[in-house]
Amino acid sequence: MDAYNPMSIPYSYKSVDQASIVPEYPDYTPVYSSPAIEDHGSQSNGSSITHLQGNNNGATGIPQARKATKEKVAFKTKSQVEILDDGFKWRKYGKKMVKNSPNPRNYYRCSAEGCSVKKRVERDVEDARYVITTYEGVHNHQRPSNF
DNA sequence: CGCTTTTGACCTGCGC
DNA sequence: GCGCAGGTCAAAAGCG
Repeated sequence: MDAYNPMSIPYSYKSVDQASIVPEYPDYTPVYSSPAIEDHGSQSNGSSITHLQGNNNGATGIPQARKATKEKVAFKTKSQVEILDDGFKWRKYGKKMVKNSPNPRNYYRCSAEGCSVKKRVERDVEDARYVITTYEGVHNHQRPSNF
């Protein structure tokens, strides 16, 4: 996963529609946090951010924020490869097939010790050319690769 | 040699 | 109480 640099990716990496959002930074702008989905009724197709599992556990309505200790951010990147390298070293620790999507969901974890940051990568159900990356937690160490 | 990846099974939560 | 879905860990194999 070091055969290429994010800058060398022929696809639109972080410079997607939400070029202002940078997932590899701890101070990024959380668009999707906890069950409390922040949805702007003003715009629906304007943002490329997609609400993951829009109706997975639906019913019962979203329960009250359950200890929003972790920062959860979802990004929709226009890329054909879900192995986007953001500068950190990720170790895949699981794959799962979600019912809402015909595509599997990959679970990555920061290989850095002490860094419990988790990354969830899933392909868009409607647009296979888009990849939804969800970052959970914040890195507490310097990234091995310069950016 | 070290580390990462891969598939399956297991566990937990809650939904009905 | 059981089932479903999602999430995580584990052991083994492959590759650099």
